[in-house]
Parts: sequence; C-alpha cells; structure tokens
Amino acid sequence: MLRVPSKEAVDALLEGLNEPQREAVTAGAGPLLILAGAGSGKTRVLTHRIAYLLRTGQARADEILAITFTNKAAQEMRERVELLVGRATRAMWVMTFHSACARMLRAEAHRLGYTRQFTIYDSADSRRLIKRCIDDLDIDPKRFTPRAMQAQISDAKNKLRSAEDYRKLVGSFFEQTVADVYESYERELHRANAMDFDDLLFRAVNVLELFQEVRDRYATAFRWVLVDEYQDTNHAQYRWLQLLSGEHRNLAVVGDDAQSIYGFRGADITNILEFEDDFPDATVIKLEQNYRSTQMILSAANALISNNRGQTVKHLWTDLGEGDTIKVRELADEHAEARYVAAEIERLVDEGVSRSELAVFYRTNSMSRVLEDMLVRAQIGYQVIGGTKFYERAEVKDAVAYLIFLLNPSDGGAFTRIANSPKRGIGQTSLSRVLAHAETMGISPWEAAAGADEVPTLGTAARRALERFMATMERLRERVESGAPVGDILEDVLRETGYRDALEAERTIEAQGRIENLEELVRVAREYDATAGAESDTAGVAEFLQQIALLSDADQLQDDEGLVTLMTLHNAKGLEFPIVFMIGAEDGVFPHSRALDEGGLEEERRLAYVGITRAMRDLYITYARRRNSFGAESYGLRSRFIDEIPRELTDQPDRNAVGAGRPAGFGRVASWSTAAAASDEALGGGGGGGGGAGAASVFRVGDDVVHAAFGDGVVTGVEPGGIVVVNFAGEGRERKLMADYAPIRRR
DNA sequence: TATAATTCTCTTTTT
DNA sequence: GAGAATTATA
Repeated sequence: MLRVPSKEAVDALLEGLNEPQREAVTAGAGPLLILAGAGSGKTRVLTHRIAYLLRTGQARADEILAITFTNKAAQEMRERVELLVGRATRAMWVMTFHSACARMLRAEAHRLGYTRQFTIYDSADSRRLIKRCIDDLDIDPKRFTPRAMQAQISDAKNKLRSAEDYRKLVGSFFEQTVADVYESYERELHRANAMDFDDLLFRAVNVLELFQEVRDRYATAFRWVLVDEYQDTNHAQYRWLQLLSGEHRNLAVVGDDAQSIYGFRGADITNILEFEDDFPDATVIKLEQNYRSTQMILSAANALISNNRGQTVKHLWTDLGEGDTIKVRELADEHAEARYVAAEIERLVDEGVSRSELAVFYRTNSMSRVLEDMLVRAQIGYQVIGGTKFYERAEVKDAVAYLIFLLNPSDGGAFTRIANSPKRGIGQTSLSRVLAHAETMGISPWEAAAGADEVPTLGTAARRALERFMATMERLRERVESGAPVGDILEDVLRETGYRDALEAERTIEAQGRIENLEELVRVAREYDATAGAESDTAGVAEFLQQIALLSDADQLQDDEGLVTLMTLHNAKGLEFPIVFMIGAEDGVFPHSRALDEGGLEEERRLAYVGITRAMRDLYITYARRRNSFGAESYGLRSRFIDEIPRELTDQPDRNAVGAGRPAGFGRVASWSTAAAASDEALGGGGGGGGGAGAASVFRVGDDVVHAAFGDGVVTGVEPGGIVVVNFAGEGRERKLMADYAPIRRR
C-alpha cells in the first residue's frame, strides 16, 4: 500500500509555509513540541504534517492518532487532510480525547466488567446519581452539595485517583464524606454499566495500564500521535498519551501556554511547560508569525499577557499592517451595552460587513439573554453557541433515555426517567420497589421490571402497568437488535410508548414545542443514519448515543450562515472573526469574582488573551457601570484587563483623566465616561439612570457608609478613578465601587 | 398518585 | 428572576 513519494507532490505540501512551519511539518521521528502563538497557523501545520507523513510513506492512515478539542475541529482536520492527500482517510483516528477513549473502551471495557453497551453519563446524569448516593448515605445535602461532591470527584478522576486512592489521602471531615460518596457513586455507576465523562479517560488509562496486550496493541498501532491544544490537557489525558506513544515516541503536540483556560477542569499547564523535561530529546519549534490579526490587536494581546508570570516567551508579530485602534466603550448598564452592540452591528452590516464576520464574546452564558433580546428587536440574525439547551430538554432526554434503556438494561437512571413518562401508573413507590428488588436479587432493572410478578409488595395495578410497559419495550428491543435505522427506531419508540400521543393530547403551545423538539431529534437521527451509518460498520443506536453524549457546544457552530455569532470566551478558543465584541469587561464579571477568589487571575487573563486574539480586524471592548446580575443590581468597575492595554492602542487615549482630580462630576472631557455618554446619545437611548449622582466623591478611609444593597460598611481605601473600597459588614468582604454611581452615602 | 403551590438555591467557564 | 426541589392538597 505504500505509495512512492512523488517529489512534486511533497513539495506542493510545503508551499506557502514559513520556515518554522515547514520545519514542524517535516520534522522526523521523535517527540515534537510546537509552541504556536495565536493565529500562527497551527491547524495548518498539523494538517500538513499529517499529509506529509502520509505522502512520504512514513505513515499509513491507520497509524495516525490525531486528537483535537472538539468534534468540529476533528472533522475539519480530516477534511483538510483528505483535500491535501486527495483520498479518503477513514482509517485515521481523528477525534477528541473523549471520543477516542469511548471507542477504545467499546472494544475493551469488558475487561473492567462493563459491556460494550455502556452508557455515557453527562454531568447532569452524573449529578443526579451523586445526589442519590448522598441521600442513600444519609448525608446532609445542604452541607455537602451534589455540585461540590461532583467537583471533588471529577477532580480526583482527572488526577487518576480512584475512590480507594482518594480515601488514603483524606485529611478532613469534608474529604472523608467525599470519599464515602465517591465510593458509593463508583459502585452505582458500575452497577448501571455507565461511565461519566471523566471515567472515559480514567478507564481507558486503566485498561492500558492493566493489560499489557492491550497497551502493546494500541501503542504499536499508533505509530504517530498528534495532539492539538496540548495546553488544555489534564493529568489523565497526559497519562493516556504517554501510554499510547510509549512505543514509537512519535508524539507531536501543539499548543500555547498563553491560551490555557481550562485549569478549573483539571487541565494542567505544566504538561506543556514541562514537555521538554519529559522528552529531553524533543524538537521544539516556535511559531511566532501571526496571520490573523492587525498589529494593534496583537500589541494589545502581548501587553495584556505580559502581566502573567511564567509564560514561555513568544514574540507574536504580523505583517498585516497596523490596523484600527481598539474601541473601548463604557455604557450605563447591560441594556445600554446591548443596545450599543446591536446598533454598531447594524451600522457595520449597512457598510457591507456580513453578519457571519461578527462575533460577540462574554464571560458567562447568562449574559447572552439581554443581548439576544436586543438583536431580536433589531432583527439581526444570530446564533448562540453553548448553553446547550436542546439535549437538556426534558422531552429530548426522555427520548434518549428510552434508547439508552433499550441498549443498556442495567441503567436504572434511564429506567427511572422513562418508566412513568408518559404517565402510565408506575409511580415513585412502585419504581423504588422494582429497583430495590433488582438490587437485592442482583439483577438488572430491566429484568426486575420484566418479572414484575416476582417483585414483592407491588400492587396489582402497578404490576399490570409494568407488564404492559415492558411488553412494549421488549418489542422495541427486537427492533434495535434487528439493526433497523436509528431514525425508525426512534419513531417507533415515540409512537409505541405513547409518548407522542400524550404530548398531543395536551393541546398546549408548550406541548407543541416539545413535539417539534422531538421531530428535530428524529431529524438528527435520520441524518446520522444517512451519513455516519452509511460509511461506518459500527453504526447503530449505540454509536448514535455516543455521538450525542460527546457532542460539545462548539460543535453546533455553523459557518457562513449570515448570522452573528454569540458565545462564551471559552467557546471562542480556536476560532477567528474579522470583528469581535467583548462585552461585560468589568471586574467581578471578567475577571470573574469566583475566579479571583480562587486565585485564578492569570487564567482569566489568558481568557482575555484568547478573546482579543480571535479578532482579525476590529475589536470592541465594552463594560457597564451597572449590571443586573442575580436579582440585585451591582455596580462594577471597569476590568483591570482594559487598563492593562496600553491606552494608545485604544481610541480612548486619555482615560487617565477619569477620576484623576476630576472635579465633582464635571470636567469629564476626554474621559471614558464621555465616550459612554456619547454612545448613549448616539443610540438615542437614555441609558437609564446611573450617571445622575455627580456628587463629589469625597469619601475618606475610615468613613462609615451605607449601601442600598450591601448595607453598612466602612471605607478601607480610595483609589484613583473615583473608586472607593468598602468593607461591608454583612458580607465580610471588600467591594470596589465607583463613588459617583454606587448608591452609597455616609452614615 | 398527580398536580399545584411554594420555597429555595443558584450563576463561572465545559468534555 | 428562573428553575428545581419540596411540600400541600385533591
């Protein structure tokens, strides 16, 4: 099968690459670290390297394992490689960590006591199970919230710590409790033949470590391992890669420590920083020429990130020209901010910019709401990435749970979800009895339900209802086993279980919406049948379910739809847009207060760096003086990140005028506030109250003050910019407030 | 057993 | 201010 490499074909692959890119593409065997600055063409390098390996005959397609961060990136990578080498490359493993592990585990999980039909639990499923464990253990869910337990357990798994390992390290009562929950959770997961996201990695590593023949097989097969976004790998992923590349040592990783933004999820930035320690013979290549952004944008990004310590030194440069200054705007509140963004988008579209060239980034998903309202009103088409709603809807989860239970009879969670949905007279009590029976007899929930006669204390009505239900399920299971298309099976499920009928009987708008969602799900299934089903021999319900479970937010992104794109900064990684708006640049929002509490300032800064470097041509940064976050209003201070951008790179060069000796609310000439006022006026919207005060901000350290929302406090600091630092008694912490706008007065 | 009413938490970011 | 979870009522 090896092709004779044609020199012309190989040369063509290297055309148009700069020197370091070319080095990275042609580097020979052995460990390879590519430090790729933002916009330096790392995807290009990866795809060309794969194509190069194939073209020169150094690799067969089935010897390549290429890991990306999202399914969408994987698909794109495959397409681009195929374009370069001019043929299909189905044998190549190009996928996310989680997909690759799931695929491996389908084949090997029986060694760990799972069947190949194991269910993948998303975080909501996992949290539900943890909640149940907490209840079963009689632990107070107020003191030990499922959320906190889940975070601890996830953290442990990412570090490859089993429940027993965790228990050995317990150092407090809290951790003691976590250990109990962790143990019980693991037992329940295993009993349900289910794995959570972290298990996919953890168990994959287990299999490779425990079974030499498995390790040998995969490590020999994958002669070349390539990893994108290496800075975001956690310890489990790191270990998995070590095991897989142990044989040939052809591990090529691409990443940028300045863009490491998943520390909160266990990503370990030292993986990339210490790559050279792991592989002293590694070839290291830096890609520093940026092909995306103007110099103005790059300089801002460079200046910002230089406030972080311990980054590897990179000098991003571009020859795309200077570009326009960064537009910074202060607005009265989040509505004014949204209005400003919408109006600016309208203006740009009028000028001939396509909506698909525009993106708005924010720190938290909830911030899209106000913006969406405004865009709808302005009739600007948009798409929101993330906050994945569709697969979280009850009706969609129900339909999926039916499919899961048909495949995995051990999944008590799925059974619980569907048994009485639609209502068929199997209530909470009967359900518990069936599940308890299953547990004591050591049989699956399916078996217990199917043999309802054997379940003691079950009422006659419940017994009959269960029999009918399980007869239907048996029929459907035969359909699944016959290998019918997923779309057909799903239709059968919705019809024969009476799910659709029950919704139709409701005759409400909401029910109609749910029916439409289910139709959408059927469409997705049919599409799966038509594409993945046609080309893969493993197609079927199991694969379909896996695909759904491992779908990431970023995967829903559509290109060239004539839509403005809205997403969180996290989802923006790896993307680029000619014009970018970053909104909500206020201390507390971004950097997020929770992150600050946990010492995550540097990661927040990297997040800002990611956001800024997505912009190709124009960058807008906005912040609001007042924001309604969570019932109450809060008064923010513009983000320190804005101040870390040299002011000559912005269109507000005189911002130091703010506060610095500003006479009581006047003399705001050339201050940030002027820009705010101007933009509010330009938009014809009053922008609400906010500014009114104007009273001299004559607070002094030691003053006793009272705040409308936070209550009594004492001034502990006065900062330039009309800022007062107040320690509020009720909260036991300090807040920074803008004296001119915050509703505080001296007591 | 099912629904309605009411209380309570929650907002970081996500595979 | 919304969604889930809990409690009260039919």
